[in-house]
Order: sequence, then C-alpha cells, then structure tokens
Amino acid sequence: MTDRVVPAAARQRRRPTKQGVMLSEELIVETALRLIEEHGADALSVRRLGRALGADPSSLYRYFRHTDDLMLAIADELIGRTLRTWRPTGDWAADLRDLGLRMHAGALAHPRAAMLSAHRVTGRAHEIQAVESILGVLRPAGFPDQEAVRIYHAFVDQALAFGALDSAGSALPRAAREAEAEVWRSTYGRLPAETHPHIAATAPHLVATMRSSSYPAALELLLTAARTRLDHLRAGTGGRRPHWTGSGSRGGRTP
Amino acid sequence: MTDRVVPAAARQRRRPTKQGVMLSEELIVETALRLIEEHGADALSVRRLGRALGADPSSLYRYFRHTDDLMLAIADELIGRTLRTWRPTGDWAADLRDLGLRMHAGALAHPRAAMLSAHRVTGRAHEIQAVESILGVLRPAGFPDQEAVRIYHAFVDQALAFGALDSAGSALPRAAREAEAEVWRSTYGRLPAETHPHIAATAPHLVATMRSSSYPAALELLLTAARTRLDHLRAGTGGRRPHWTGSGSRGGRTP
DNA sequence: CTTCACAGGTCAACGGTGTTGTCATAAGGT
DNA sequence: ACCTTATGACAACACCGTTGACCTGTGAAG
Repeated sequence: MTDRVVPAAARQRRRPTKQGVMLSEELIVETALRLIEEHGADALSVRRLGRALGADPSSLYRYFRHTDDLMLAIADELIGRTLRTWRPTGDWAADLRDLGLRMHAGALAHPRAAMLSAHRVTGRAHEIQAVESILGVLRPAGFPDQEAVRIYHAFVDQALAFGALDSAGSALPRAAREAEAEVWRSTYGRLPAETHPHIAATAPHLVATMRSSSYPAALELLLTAARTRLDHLRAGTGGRRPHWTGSGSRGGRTP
Repeated sequence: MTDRVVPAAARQRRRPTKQGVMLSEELIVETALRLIEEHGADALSVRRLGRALGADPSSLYRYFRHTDDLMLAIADELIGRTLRTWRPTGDWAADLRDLGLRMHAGALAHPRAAMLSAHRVTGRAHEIQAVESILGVLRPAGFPDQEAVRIYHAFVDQALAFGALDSAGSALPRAAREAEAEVWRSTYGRLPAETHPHIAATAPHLVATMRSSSYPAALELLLTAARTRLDHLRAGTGGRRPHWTGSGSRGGRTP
C-alpha cells in the first residue's frame, strides 16, 4: 500500500458514497471543523468524521495519508480565514498589532482547532502567504533581514502560543473555569503579608487582571521592544547586538 | 465502585505486586517521568506504565482517578523541580531570564505534562511560591504594583504558552518532525523571488532559524520592553531610585 | 495466637481509536 | 462496449482508557 492518496488536482473519477455523498478534500476539512466546533476537539476521530460524512472511515485515507495530514489541512484553512480579513496600512506596528489580535481572536473563535494546529508547519498555500505578508511588513519598515526573521518568528509563535493557551482555558468546562477564578480570589486574595508580602501587596491587582488574557500586553511588549531595536538601528551605530541567538531547542530530545 | 482511590496519607495496607513491586504515588509519578524521558511522550499510557512498574494497569486506578489526575501530579512535581534549582541573584532581568529558560526547558523535557498543565491554576504550594518569588523580583526592581502584576502576568503566560507550544512540537512522532524540517528547506527555501520576494530574500535565515524555538527571542523582547518601561518611570519621577526592601523576596521555604 | 474486614492487586471485558490489506464496482478514456 | 483503474467498502489488527467482579495478603482487634 505504497500510496493510496492521489493529489487533489489529479482527481477525476469521483464516485458517490454508499449514502450518496461526494467526497472531496474541501468537504472533509469543512466537516472536520464543524465537528470540532460543535462537539469539542475529542469528537474528531477518523471514525466519527467518516460517520458525519456518510462514508467509511477508511475512505478518508484516499485523501489524507494519516490524521496528521488532515490536521495540517485544517490548520491551513484557519490561517486562510484569518488572513483574508486583514488589510495592512503601511504602519508596521499598527499592522502587526492588528494581525496579532486577529490571530488571537481567530484562535479563541475556534478553540479546539487552534489547540490542535498551533504548533504545526503546514507548508501550504495560506501559510506561505502569511509568511510573505508579515515579512513584507517588517522589511520595508527598516528591519534587516536577519532581524526581520527573528521578529517574525517571535511574533508568529507568540500569537499562536497565546492563542492555544487561551483557547485551552476557554475550552474548559464551565465549572472548572469558575473554580479557577475562585482560586484567585480565595487563595491568592487572602495570603497573609507575613509569609507572602508581595502577593499580599498586589492582591487586588492580581485578582482583577489574572482572569483576562495577557496576550494584548505581551503583544504590546513585543512591539515596544521591536521599536526600540529599530531606533537603535536608525541611530546609526547599529546598537548593541541582541543576545537572543536561538539557543532553545524545539524538538529532538537532548540526551 | 464509587471511589477506588484512597488519599495518599491514609494508605497503610500496602501489598506487593505479583512481580514484587511496592506501589506508591511517588513511585508511579517517578516511573511515568522516566518513561516520558526515555521513550518519548507517546510512550506514556496506562498500560505501558503498568508494564514498566510490574503491575496490572488497573492497579493505577487505586492511586489516580484517571490519567488527567496522574498528569496533574506529574506537573506539580515538575513545578517543584524547576523552582528548586533557581537561585535569584538580585539582578531582576537576569533572574527572570534564568527562570523563564528553566520553565521552558522543564516543559520541553516533559511535553505531555506541560501541555496539560499550562492553562490550569492549581493554587497549590509550589505555584504560590512561584508567584511570590517572581513578584519579589519585580517590585524591588522598581516596578509599581500594577506594572509588576502586568509584567508578571505576561511573563508567566509567555513561558507557559511557549512551553506548551514547543512541547507540542517535540511531542510529534519522529517522522512528522523531520517532515516539518523538510518543509522549511524544500518549500520555503525554493520559492521564486517574483512571486514571494520577501521569503526569497530571507530564505537562508528562515531555513536556519525556524526550526529552533523562538522563546529565547520572545523572552528577550519582553525583558527589553520591561527595561524600557523602567527607564521611563525613573526619568519621569526625577530619577528617584527605589531601594531593595530587604528580606521578603522569597516566598515559601527554600530547601 | 487467631480471626476477620477490607485495601489493594488482578482479571476480563467493553467500547473506543488509527491504520491497512483486500475486494468490488462505477467512471472515463478508448 | 470494453478495459483500466481510481475510489469506496469491509474486515481485521493492535492498541488505548476505564470499570466491575473477584481474590488475597495485611494489619488490627480480641
């Protein structure tokens, strides 16, 4: 069974399902998204998707090599939807802020899908378009190539990471979320100043702000830092070189 | 079968496994962590864990209500380990950088646990100690309470969010991860300059850096922005320097 | 010592999952 | 009208988490 998948473009002999449905990559992705939204991320399995489509589960393997492939297709569709409503103005900071907030909002609107797809590189059309667009905001703004790539990377990952984090929070059952809010109020709001002076001193602020997402603040911090860097660059000296050369390792266990 | 779990403190009638192992909450958590480290995140299943322990899988349900409970126990242990090796020096930026990188590394070392616990507030001892410690770094540095809380919030969420994001990446099956690296090289590395000028211009940088985590960069941006903010505050208040408040920078006990 | 309740380990089963080898058939090109 | 073959269907495999019923060693009480 070397390869049972035929590229979407080359499909011709379509044939209806026993229940009369015409399968297609598009229909499968749409149905998967609907399934995720309506019944939660756990509701997405090959078998349920097959049932929802009116087709045998194994038929899906004619369109996607494995479930991972399907996830990538879903992720790309979400990227496309987000990008489609974004209109860059030429002010790099404003444009990035706008896009970041859109990405975050998009993730919150599709919590389960966002959680599933945030960490994947799809290499598909919409994603490529997004990369090109963001670099197209940074480079004309005056960031040198290497710097532009670094900021792009941090910006995108931060939007995706916070999107997934906040999605996970909002996807919790109602009771669990209220329990968490209660923890902040009753546990952190009442620690004695003798043992926990800093928490006690800031308790009102903690209780007030810990419930909302910190993404807007984090985004603003990122933009501030980028602007600072740009100012240093324009000052001519080139400024001090940032020491954030990627030292972290994503993937690959470190023995 | 209302509740087959007995609180750890009340256990007394321990009895060895058929293979002669004495089970305990601790042993189970330790073994689970070892399993994750040695054979990857996918290796952690109730059945495998049972096998590794020399016990019937169902025995574990005498100690944890379900797998989620086990994950939370693991996560709590991880928070403890991360804090235990952290030694604040008094330089707020350096201390936050150090802690952030430790949190991120801890998450990467145990992907499944990190992904599950990132968005939860436990209100338990280790977590409280962490909050107190971080505020104890920011406030003495001169950040006003509200500002300190805002930066604390962004800092912690950023560490958790990136930890979860990168964990998800590293939890992928080997083949999928190699496929992603290949996507960057073959897809993004070869786009023509006519259609995708910005990607083409930065392709070498993209290919070189997109595989590693952007957390160090994002963290550095956050610290830069915080320092900028602090400079503005000092300038605005006539350069008045807040002085260190003394002993209270550590939360709970430090073994 | 013996007795005895029951915590805790084991077994078997249920319903779920992703995936694949094989087969049947309708669609398209000739 | 034929033949090829793409594509849908079926059955099976090896896993998964979880649970109800059973059995037995343990620790305390008498």
